[in-house]
Amino acid sequence: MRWDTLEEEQCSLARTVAVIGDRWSLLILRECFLRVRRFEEFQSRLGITRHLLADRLKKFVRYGVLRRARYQESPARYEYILTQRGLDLYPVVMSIVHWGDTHMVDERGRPLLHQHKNCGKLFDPVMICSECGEPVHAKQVHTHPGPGAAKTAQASG
Amino acid sequence: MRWDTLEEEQCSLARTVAVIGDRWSLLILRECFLRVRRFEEFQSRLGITRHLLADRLKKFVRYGVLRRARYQESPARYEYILTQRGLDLYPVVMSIVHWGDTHMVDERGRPLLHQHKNCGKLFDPVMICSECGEPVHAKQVHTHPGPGAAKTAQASG
DNA sequence: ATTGACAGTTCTATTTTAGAACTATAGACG
DNA sequence: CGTCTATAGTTCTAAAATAGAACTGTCAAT
Repeated sequence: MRWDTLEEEQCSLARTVAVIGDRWSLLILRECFLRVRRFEEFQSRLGITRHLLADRLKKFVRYGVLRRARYQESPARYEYILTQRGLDLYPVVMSIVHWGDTHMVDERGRPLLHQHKNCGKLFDPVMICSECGEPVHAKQVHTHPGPGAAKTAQASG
Repeated sequence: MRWDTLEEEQCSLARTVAVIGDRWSLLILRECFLRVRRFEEFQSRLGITRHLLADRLKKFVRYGVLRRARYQESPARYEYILTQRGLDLYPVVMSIVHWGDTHMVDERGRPLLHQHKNCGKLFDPVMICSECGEPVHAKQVHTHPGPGAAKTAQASG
Protein backbone atom coordinates (compact mmCIF):
# COMPACT_ATOMS: atom_id res chain seq x y z
CA MET A 1 0.00 0.00 0.00
CA ARG A 2 1.28 3.45 -0.86
CA TRP A 3 0.08 6.51 0.97
CA ASP A 4 -1.10 8.29 -2.13
CA THR A 5 -3.55 5.48 -2.73
CA LEU A 6 -4.81 5.46 0.84
CA GLU A 7 -7.71 7.72 0.04
CA GLU A 8 -8.84 5.37 -2.70
CA GLU A 9 -9.28 2.45 -0.35
CA GLN A 10 -12.71 1.02 0.25
CA CYS A 11 -12.59 2.05 3.88
CA SER A 12 -13.84 5.24 5.47
CA LEU A 13 -11.18 5.05 8.14
CA ALA A 14 -8.36 4.73 5.60
CA ARG A 15 -9.71 7.64 3.59
CA THR A 16 -9.96 9.85 6.64
CA VAL A 17 -6.51 8.78 7.72
CA ALA A 18 -5.27 10.02 4.36
CA VAL A 19 -6.48 13.46 5.44
CA ILE A 20 -5.70 13.65 9.15
CA GLY A 21 -3.65 10.55 9.93
CA ASP A 22 -0.31 12.02 10.76
CA ARG A 23 0.97 13.76 13.81
CA TRP A 24 1.30 17.27 12.51
CA SER A 25 -2.11 17.23 10.85
CA LEU A 26 -3.78 16.42 14.14
CA LEU A 27 -1.81 19.04 16.02
CA ILE A 28 -2.60 21.66 13.39
CA LEU A 29 -6.25 20.72 13.66
CA ARG A 30 -6.10 21.18 17.41
CA GLU A 31 -4.84 24.71 16.87
CA CYS A 32 -7.62 25.38 14.38
CA PHE A 33 -10.20 24.49 17.00
CA LEU A 34 -8.39 26.82 19.40
CA ARG A 35 -9.04 29.61 16.88
CA VAL A 36 -5.58 29.78 15.37
CA ARG A 37 -5.74 30.86 11.74
CA ARG A 38 -2.43 32.26 10.58
CA PHE A 39 0.73 30.71 9.30
CA GLU A 40 3.04 32.41 11.76
CA GLU A 41 0.87 31.57 14.71
CA PHE A 42 0.61 27.89 13.79
CA GLN A 43 4.34 27.83 13.30
CA SER A 44 5.32 29.51 16.55
CA ARG A 45 2.83 27.62 18.71
CA LEU A 46 3.67 24.21 17.29
CA GLY A 47 7.34 24.53 16.46
CA ILE A 48 6.60 22.79 13.16
CA THR A 49 9.00 23.47 10.31
CA ARG A 50 7.69 26.04 7.91
CA HIS A 51 8.07 23.61 5.05
CA LEU A 52 5.82 21.00 6.59
CA LEU A 53 3.31 23.54 7.81
CA ALA A 54 2.91 24.92 4.30
CA ASP A 55 2.51 21.37 3.01
CA ARG A 56 -0.13 20.39 5.56
CA LEU A 57 -2.12 23.58 5.15
CA LYS A 58 -2.18 23.01 1.41
CA LYS A 59 -3.37 19.48 1.97
CA PHE A 60 -6.18 20.62 4.26
CA VAL A 61 -7.27 23.19 1.70
CA ARG A 62 -7.17 20.57 -1.03
CA TYR A 63 -9.41 18.27 1.02
CA GLY A 64 -11.76 21.09 1.95
CA VAL A 65 -11.02 20.98 5.66
CA LEU A 66 -9.67 24.53 5.67
CA ARG A 67 -10.22 27.42 3.32
CA ARG A 68 -7.57 30.00 2.53
CA ALA A 69 -9.04 33.44 2.99
CA ARG A 70 -7.41 36.76 2.16
CA TYR A 71 -7.55 39.06 5.15
CA GLN A 72 -5.41 41.87 3.78
CA GLU A 73 -4.49 43.39 0.43
CA SER A 74 -1.02 44.56 -0.53
CA PRO A 75 0.76 42.64 0.51
CA ALA A 76 -1.80 39.88 0.11
CA ARG A 77 -2.06 37.89 3.32
CA TYR A 78 -4.08 34.77 3.89
CA GLU A 79 -5.45 32.92 6.86
CA TYR A 80 -6.78 29.41 7.20
CA ILE A 81 -10.33 28.89 8.41
CA LEU A 82 -12.19 25.70 9.24
CA THR A 83 -14.92 24.87 6.75
CA GLN A 84 -18.03 22.94 7.74
CA ARG A 85 -16.17 19.84 6.68
CA GLY A 86 -13.39 20.83 9.02
CA LEU A 87 -15.75 21.67 11.86
CA ASP A 88 -17.19 18.18 11.42
CA LEU A 89 -13.85 16.83 12.59
CA TYR A 90 -14.62 18.10 16.06
CA PRO A 91 -15.79 14.70 17.35
CA VAL A 92 -12.53 13.18 16.15
CA VAL A 93 -10.46 15.77 17.98
CA MET A 94 -12.62 15.62 21.11
CA SER A 95 -12.56 11.83 21.30
CA ILE A 96 -8.77 11.90 21.02
CA VAL A 97 -8.56 14.53 23.75
CA HIS A 98 -10.95 12.56 25.93
CA TRP A 99 -8.93 9.37 25.65
CA GLY A 100 -5.85 11.32 26.65
CA ASP A 101 -7.71 12.89 29.55
CA THR A 102 -8.73 9.43 30.70
CA HIS A 103 -5.54 7.47 30.12
CA MET A 104 -2.59 9.79 29.65
CA VAL A 105 -2.82 12.56 32.26
CA ASP A 106 -0.14 12.87 34.90
CA GLU A 107 -0.65 13.61 38.61
CA ARG A 108 -1.50 17.23 37.90
CA GLY A 109 -4.67 16.34 36.08
CA ARG A 110 -6.18 17.56 32.84
CA PRO A 111 -4.53 20.35 30.93
CA LEU A 112 -7.81 21.64 29.56
CA LEU A 113 -11.45 21.61 30.62
CA HIS A 114 -14.39 21.87 28.26
CA GLN A 115 -17.52 23.84 28.98
CA HIS A 116 -20.74 23.29 27.06
CA LYS A 117 -22.19 26.74 26.45
CA ASN A 118 -25.70 25.37 26.10
CA CYS A 119 -25.90 23.93 29.61
CA GLY A 120 -23.00 25.81 31.14
CA LYS A 121 -21.32 22.76 32.63
CA LEU A 122 -17.90 21.20 32.28
CA PHE A 123 -18.42 18.06 30.30
CA ASP A 124 -16.92 14.97 28.67
CA PRO A 125 -17.90 13.83 25.20
CA VAL A 126 -20.02 10.68 25.11
CA MET A 127 -20.65 8.65 21.98
CA ILE A 128 -24.21 7.50 21.60
CA CYS A 129 -26.23 5.56 19.05
CA SER A 130 -28.11 7.86 16.67
CA GLU A 131 -31.10 5.50 16.76
CA CYS A 132 -31.69 4.64 20.41
CA GLY A 133 -29.65 7.33 22.12
CA GLU A 134 -27.79 4.92 24.37
CA PRO A 135 -24.00 5.04 24.81
CA VAL A 136 -22.25 2.72 22.37
CA HIS A 137 -19.33 0.46 23.25
CA ALA A 138 -17.10 -1.57 20.97
CA LYS A 139 -18.54 -4.96 21.91
CA GLN A 140 -22.11 -3.87 21.24
CA VAL A 141 -21.56 -3.28 17.56
CA HIS A 142 -21.89 -5.61 14.58
CA THR A 143 -20.45 -4.55 11.25
CA HIS A 144 -21.91 -5.42 7.86
CA PRO A 145 -20.67 -4.74 4.34
CA GLY A 146 -22.33 -1.64 2.92
CA PRO A 147 -23.09 -0.67 -0.69
CA GLY A 148 -19.53 0.61 -1.17
CA ALA A 149 -17.89 -2.53 0.16
CA ALA A 150 -15.08 -4.10 -1.86
CA LYS A 151 -15.97 -7.23 -3.78
CA THR A 152 -13.25 -9.30 -2.19
CA ALA A 153 -13.06 -9.96 1.52
CA GLN A 154 -11.20 -6.94 2.78
CA ALA A 155 -10.66 -4.92 5.86
CA SER A 156 -12.92 -1.94 5.99
CA GLY A 157 -14.21 0.24 8.66
CA MET B 1 9.57 19.42 19.01
CA ARG B 2 10.79 15.87 18.81
CA TRP B 3 8.36 12.98 18.62
CA ASP B 4 9.75 11.22 21.65
CA THR B 5 8.77 14.20 23.77
CA LEU B 6 5.25 14.40 22.38
CA GLU B 7 3.81 12.30 25.16
CA GLU B 8 5.28 14.66 27.74
CA GLU B 9 3.43 17.67 26.42
CA GLN B 10 0.79 19.35 28.53
CA CYS B 11 -1.90 18.39 26.07
CA SER B 12 -4.15 15.37 26.04
CA LEU B 13 -4.37 15.46 22.28
CA ALA B 14 -0.59 15.51 21.85
CA ARG B 15 -0.19 12.63 24.28
CA THR B 16 -2.78 10.54 22.52
CA VAL B 17 -1.25 11.40 19.19
CA ALA B 18 2.01 9.98 20.52
CA VAL B 19 0.16 6.64 20.82
CA ILE B 20 -2.11 6.53 17.78
CA GLY B 21 -1.09 9.50 15.65
CA ASP B 22 0.36 7.83 12.62
CA ARG B 23 -1.21 6.12 9.70
CA TRP B 24 -0.28 2.55 10.43
CA SER B 25 -1.27 2.77 14.06
CA LEU B 26 -4.76 3.80 13.13
CA LEU B 27 -5.06 1.10 10.48
CA ILE B 28 -3.80 -1.53 12.89
CA LEU B 29 -6.34 -0.34 15.41
CA ARG B 30 -9.08 -0.69 12.84
CA GLU B 31 -8.11 -4.32 12.37
CA CYS B 32 -8.11 -4.87 16.12
CA PHE B 33 -11.72 -3.72 16.29
CA LEU B 34 -12.49 -6.07 13.42
CA ARG B 35 -11.24 -8.89 15.68
CA VAL B 36 -7.82 -9.36 14.08
CA ARG B 37 -5.30 -10.53 16.67
CA ARG B 38 -2.36 -12.22 15.00
CA PHE B 39 0.81 -10.92 13.41
CA GLU B 40 0.37 -12.72 10.12
CA GLU B 41 -3.21 -11.62 9.77
CA PHE B 42 -2.43 -7.97 10.44
CA GLN B 43 0.40 -8.19 7.96
CA SER B 44 -1.49 -9.83 5.14
CA ARG B 45 -4.63 -7.70 5.52
CA LEU B 46 -2.76 -4.40 5.71
CA GLY B 47 0.27 -5.00 3.52
CA ILE B 48 2.35 -3.31 6.19
CA THR B 49 6.02 -4.24 6.30
CA ARG B 50 6.79 -6.81 8.99
CA HIS B 51 9.34 -4.47 10.50
CA LEU B 52 6.88 -1.67 11.07
CA LEU B 53 4.14 -4.01 12.22
CA ALA B 54 6.40 -5.47 14.91
CA ASP B 55 7.34 -1.95 15.95
CA ARG B 56 3.78 -0.69 16.19
CA LEU B 57 2.54 -3.74 18.06
CA LYS B 58 5.33 -3.29 20.60
CA LYS B 59 4.39 0.33 20.99
CA PHE B 60 0.75 -0.53 21.60
CA VAL B 61 1.76 -3.10 24.20
CA ARG B 62 4.05 -0.59 25.87
CA TYR B 63 1.22 1.91 26.09
CA GLY B 64 -1.23 -0.68 27.35
CA VAL B 65 -3.52 -0.51 24.32
CA LEU B 66 -2.91 -4.15 23.40
CA ARG B 67 -1.72 -7.07 25.48
CA ARG B 68 0.45 -9.83 24.09
CA ALA B 69 -1.10 -13.15 25.04
CA ARG B 70 0.35 -16.61 24.44
CA TYR B 71 -2.17 -18.76 22.64
CA GLN B 72 0.05 -21.78 22.01
CA GLU B 73 3.06 -23.49 23.61
CA SER B 74 5.97 -24.97 21.64
CA PRO B 75 6.52 -23.10 19.58
CA ALA B 76 5.36 -20.20 21.68
CA ARG B 77 2.91 -18.09 19.69
CA TYR B 78 1.40 -14.82 20.74
CA GLU B 79 -1.59 -12.76 19.74
CA TYR B 80 -2.49 -9.17 20.39
CA ILE B 81 -5.68 -8.36 22.22
CA LEU B 82 -7.30 -5.02 22.96
CA THR B 83 -7.18 -4.09 26.64
CA GLN B 84 -9.85 -1.92 28.25
CA ARG B 85 -7.61 1.02 27.46
CA GLY B 86 -7.58 -0.11 23.86
CA LEU B 87 -11.33 -0.67 23.77
CA ASP B 88 -11.71 2.88 25.03
CA LEU B 89 -10.27 4.03 21.71
CA TYR B 90 -13.48 2.93 20.00
CA PRO B 91 -14.98 6.43 19.93
CA VAL B 92 -11.81 7.68 18.25
CA VAL B 93 -12.01 5.01 15.57
CA MET B 94 -15.75 5.42 15.09
CA SER B 95 -15.58 9.19 14.81
CA ILE B 96 -12.90 8.86 12.17
CA VAL B 97 -14.97 6.31 10.27
CA HIS B 98 -18.04 8.50 10.56
CA TRP B 99 -16.28 11.53 9.13
CA GLY B 100 -15.11 9.39 6.23
CA ASP B 101 -18.64 8.06 5.75
CA THR B 102 -19.92 11.62 5.64
CA HIS B 103 -17.25 13.33 3.57
CA MET B 104 -15.11 10.81 1.75
CA VAL B 105 -17.40 8.14 0.27
CA ASP B 106 -17.65 7.72 -3.48
CA GLU B 107 -20.81 7.14 -5.50
CA ARG B 108 -21.10 3.57 -4.29
CA GLY B 109 -21.77 4.61 -0.72
CA ARG B 110 -20.43 3.41 2.57
CA PRO B 111 -18.10 0.47 2.69
CA LEU B 112 -19.32 -0.66 6.10
CA LEU B 113 -22.50 -0.35 8.11
CA HIS B 114 -22.68 -0.47 11.89
CA GLN B 115 -25.45 -2.21 13.83
CA HIS B 116 -26.07 -1.48 17.49
CA LYS B 117 -26.82 -4.85 19.07
CA ASN B 118 -28.78 -3.26 21.90
CA CYS B 119 -31.43 -1.70 19.67
CA GLY B 120 -30.80 -3.71 16.55
CA LYS B 121 -30.58 -0.74 14.20
CA LEU B 122 -27.97 0.55 11.83
CA PHE B 123 -26.59 3.69 13.43
CA ASP B 124 -24.19 6.59 13.28
CA PRO B 125 -22.17 7.68 16.27
CA VAL B 126 -23.28 10.97 17.82
CA MET B 127 -21.22 12.95 20.30
CA ILE B 128 -23.23 14.34 23.19
CA CYS B 129 -22.51 16.33 26.34
CA SER B 130 -22.13 14.09 29.39
CA GLU B 131 -24.00 16.64 31.50
CA CYS B 132 -27.05 17.63 29.50
CA GLY B 133 -27.19 14.88 26.91
CA GLU B 134 -27.47 17.22 23.95
CA PRO B 135 -25.31 16.85 20.83
CA VAL B 136 -22.16 18.96 21.06
CA HIS B 137 -20.73 21.05 18.23
CA ALA B 138 -17.42 22.86 18.02
CA LYS B 139 -18.83 26.36 18.36
CA GLN B 140 -20.77 25.51 21.50
CA VAL B 141 -17.70 24.77 23.56
CA HIS B 142 -15.51 27.00 25.70
CA THR B 143 -12.15 25.75 26.87
CA HIS B 144 -10.52 26.63 30.19
CA PRO B 145 -7.11 25.76 31.61
CA GLY B 146 -7.33 22.72 33.88
CA PRO B 147 -5.22 21.72 36.88
CA GLY B 148 -2.61 20.16 34.59
CA ALA B 149 -2.29 23.23 32.37
CA ALA B 150 1.17 24.52 31.58
CA LYS B 151 2.20 27.67 33.43
CA THR B 152 2.95 29.57 30.26
CA ALA B 153 0.37 30.31 27.65
CA GLN B 154 0.41 27.20 25.51
CA ALA B 155 -1.74 25.30 23.12
CA SER B 156 -3.50 22.43 24.80
CA GLY B 157 -6.52 20.42 24.06
C1' DA C 1 14.58 -34.84 4.91
C1' DT C 2 11.66 -31.32 3.29
C1' DT C 3 7.99 -28.23 3.41
C1' DG C 4 5.00 -24.98 5.53
C1' DA C 5 3.07 -21.99 9.30
C1' DC C 6 4.09 -18.43 12.41
C1' DA C 7 6.34 -14.52 14.62
C1' DG C 8 9.47 -12.09 14.27
C1' DT C 9 14.66 -9.65 12.90
C1' DT C 10 18.01 -7.65 9.74
C1' DC C 11 19.52 -5.33 5.72
C1' DT C 12 19.61 -1.57 1.96
C1' DA C 13 17.06 1.90 -0.84
C1' DT C 14 13.66 5.36 -0.89
C1' DT C 15 10.81 8.81 1.13
C1' DT C 16 9.71 11.98 4.70
C1' DT C 17 10.88 15.21 8.16
C1' DA C 18 14.03 18.49 10.67
C1' DG C 19 16.49 22.61 10.74
C1' DA C 20 18.19 26.46 8.85
C1' DA C 21 18.60 29.91 5.43
C1' DC C 22 16.56 32.47 1.80
C1' DT C 23 12.68 35.24 -1.04
C1' DA C 24 9.10 38.64 -1.66
C1' DT C 25 5.97 42.53 -0.45
C1' DA C 26 5.09 46.52 2.04
C1' DG C 27 4.68 49.72 6.08
C1' DA C 28 7.31 52.19 9.74
C1' DC C 29 11.52 54.38 11.40
C1' DG C 30 15.03 57.84 11.23
C1' DC D 1 16.75 57.25 0.97
C1' DG D 2 18.21 52.93 3.47
C1' DT D 3 17.16 49.79 7.04
C1' DC D 4 14.18 47.20 10.07
C1' DT D 5 10.13 44.46 10.99
C1' DA D 6 6.02 41.54 9.90
C1' DT D 7 4.02 37.96 7.25
C1' DA D 8 3.77 34.00 4.30
C1' DG D 9 5.90 31.32 2.20
C1' DT D 10 10.17 28.38 -0.73
C1' DT D 11 14.61 26.06 -1.06
C1' DC D 12 18.43 23.51 0.52
C1' DT D 13 21.03 19.58 3.10
C1' DA D 14 21.13 16.24 6.97
C1' DA D 15 18.76 13.07 9.77
C1' DA D 16 15.07 9.92 10.60
C1' DA D 17 11.37 6.91 9.26
C1' DT D 18 9.41 3.71 6.01
C1' DA D 19 9.39 0.31 2.05
C1' DG D 20 10.64 -3.96 0.35
C1' DA D 21 12.94 -7.99 0.46
C1' DA D 22 15.50 -11.59 2.57
C1' DC D 23 16.66 -14.11 6.59
C1' DT D 24 16.08 -16.68 11.48
C1' DG D 25 14.16 -20.09 14.61
C1' DT D 26 10.70 -23.41 16.33
C1' DC D 27 7.84 -27.09 15.58
C1' DA D 28 4.15 -30.04 13.07
C1' DA D 29 2.94 -32.49 9.03
C1' DT D 30 4.28 -35.08 4.82
